[in-house]
Amino acid sequence: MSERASIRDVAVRAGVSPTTVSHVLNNTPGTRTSEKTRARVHAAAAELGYSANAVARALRTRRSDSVGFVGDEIATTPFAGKLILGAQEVVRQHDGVLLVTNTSYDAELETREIRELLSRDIDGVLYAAMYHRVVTVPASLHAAPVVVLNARTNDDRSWVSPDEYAGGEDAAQVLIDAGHRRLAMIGNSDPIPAASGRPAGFLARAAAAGIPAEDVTVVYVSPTAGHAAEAAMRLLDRPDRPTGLFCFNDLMAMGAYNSARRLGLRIPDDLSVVGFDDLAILSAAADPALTTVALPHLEMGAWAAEQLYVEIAARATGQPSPVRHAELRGEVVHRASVGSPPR
Amino acid sequence: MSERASIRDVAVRAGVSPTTVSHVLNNTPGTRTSEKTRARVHAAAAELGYSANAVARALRTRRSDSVGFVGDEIATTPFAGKLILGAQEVVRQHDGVLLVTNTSYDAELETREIRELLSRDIDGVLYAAMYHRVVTVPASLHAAPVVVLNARTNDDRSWVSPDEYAGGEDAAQVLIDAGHRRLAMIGNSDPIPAASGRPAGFLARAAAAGIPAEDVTVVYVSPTAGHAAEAAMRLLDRPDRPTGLFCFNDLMAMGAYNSARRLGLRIPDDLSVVGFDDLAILSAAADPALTTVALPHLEMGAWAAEQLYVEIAARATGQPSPVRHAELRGEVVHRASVGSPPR
DNA sequence: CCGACCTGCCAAACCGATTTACCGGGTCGC
DNA sequence: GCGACCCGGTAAATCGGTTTGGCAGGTCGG
Repeated sequence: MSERASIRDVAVRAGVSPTTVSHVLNNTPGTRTSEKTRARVHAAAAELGYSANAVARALRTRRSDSVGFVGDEIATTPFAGKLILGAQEVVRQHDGVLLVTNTSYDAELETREIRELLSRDIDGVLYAAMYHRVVTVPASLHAAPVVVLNARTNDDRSWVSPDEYAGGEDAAQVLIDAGHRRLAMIGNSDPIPAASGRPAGFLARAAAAGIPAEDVTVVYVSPTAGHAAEAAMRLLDRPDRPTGLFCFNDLMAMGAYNSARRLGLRIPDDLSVVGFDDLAILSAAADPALTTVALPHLEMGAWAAEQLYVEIAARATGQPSPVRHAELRGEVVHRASVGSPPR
Repeated sequence: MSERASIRDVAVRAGVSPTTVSHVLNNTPGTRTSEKTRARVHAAAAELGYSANAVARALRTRRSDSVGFVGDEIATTPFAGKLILGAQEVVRQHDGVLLVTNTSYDAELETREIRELLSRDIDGVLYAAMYHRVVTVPASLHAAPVVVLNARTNDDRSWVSPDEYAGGEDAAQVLIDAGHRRLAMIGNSDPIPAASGRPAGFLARAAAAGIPAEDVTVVYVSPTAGHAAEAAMRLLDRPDRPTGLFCFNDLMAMGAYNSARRLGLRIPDDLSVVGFDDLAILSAAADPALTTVALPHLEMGAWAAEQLYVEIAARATGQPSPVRHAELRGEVVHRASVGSPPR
């Protein structure tokens, strides 16, 4: 085989015009073709291994079946991969392809890359953040369908983010279910949605379970293992210490692990720990393996792609884009860091 | 602004033909245009914010300035992100774009996705593995320029992989430099290049430093934290234990950490540990932070993309593809797990 | 028997760029 | 003064599909 077969080759072989081949292969609504001819076209296409040239099609239809994935950071955590994977599954069902781009938080680079994407007639853009925050969609994207992924925005755009509040609730519930009545959380002092949502849910659920407010402590520190370790040290180094500890994320949980170790506290016998994020390589390697609230990256990626296709379809029929928002709940991954409180 | 400006719009505004606009904007060799006209064209293009429609260009030139990134797995480690990022930097310089695809080790899916990419007239493909192994390039890619990334192949294709042997050497050197004379390595029993290369380099460097063979032990286990922990337990639970331990990867190093802890051995005072991979979230969160040999993902991604463009250029001028191979050395990341041997 | 309408199919225009082939006018060499 | 050649530019073909607008020929109703 030498060159890819074109629609003309198929037409010749089936003894029909390219028009008819196009109609048959695309099932173009509003066109009629006899069963006999349809069969001949399909046979010819199969024999030649024909598949339409996506570039030519895109030029005519102004639809490229490709969507851009514009992320701020792609190389530091597996998060990007999960968002991409979740989105890709949906895009794939639409015979589409994902154009991935990384901006490294560089606005100028972002503008250039978006221009590059736009010049390729992409159908829409997934605008993704690697950690849940508030973003503004760049002006250069104003005309394109855009869904904001793993973030929220004040622009009039659809977005999907993790349900931080529910995550906090779930973390509390895990500890409560195990029997803990003295709880603490090491929170994050940064001004981001997760930093307020998680403790809010945590506190609410503890209160709902009848745990008195003075028995649940929340402290806020800068989100590093070191700061978490310090905070844990202060929290744990006293007789009336909490027996159930929720950490803002897995990394900080590792800090808490270290402090517990220094204090001679065994996990989960003396102290139960719940993390957040489910950084699998971290939490599975921890000793003991860390019970944690997973971030729903796959699901968010898929949701965003689905929504994007809805908006693309709406635009194709001239309707206004239906803007929607979703907060997706992550699952609790039970491992080995939660047990009954010491008696 | 409503619609994107086309080359015709620019032509009208500059008072010339589309042909001339094309010549000027692309600096087409072998064409002549007066300075005056060139200036007018450039001005018109700038005023209209013109940038060529990449789809139309691709159709005519059969060159899409896009390259496919076909990976087997994208969501479990940050490796994929680093490979993509490294490649992207180079692709970007060529005004290109990366079409990312994930095959999940599914051959049928892979075939479908490659077909999808090919129908988009991609210029070439980066065929990437997430861990260094031997791959065979799928037959459907036979006609396209392909560079194998983070893997090697017996096909007549270019590839780039980590230099495992050098990594083993470097790990040994770190321990030797710190003064260690009794060394051990916990290796990987899987039949993959890294599993033989790293210990080979490690042993060679130890021998070169004059350490007698009986003072350096290598054991091979299945590459999990648990198996590594068991192996470390056996290795370390004796008076003539090694003082410098090299682990096949960071995860296994965490297993060794756990065993050392159980045995009451402090790191790095009683035992020095060197890992491999530089899984940053893991090694930085470890206590103490892990000294490790990094895998050169960024560099490999960039190398592969560079090489791919060389092959694309060669093909464009009708020359045969220059097949090349590279093994790239990773850097040692010094953190806190290596110290002097106990006296 | 006539016109309306349906069926099955196709020719040609079109999408927006690049590339080929050519053209008028000036210059140069002899 | 004439042919060759260069300069600056353009018209039209082209890439491979989809879409528009129609065209034969048959059927049906009145």
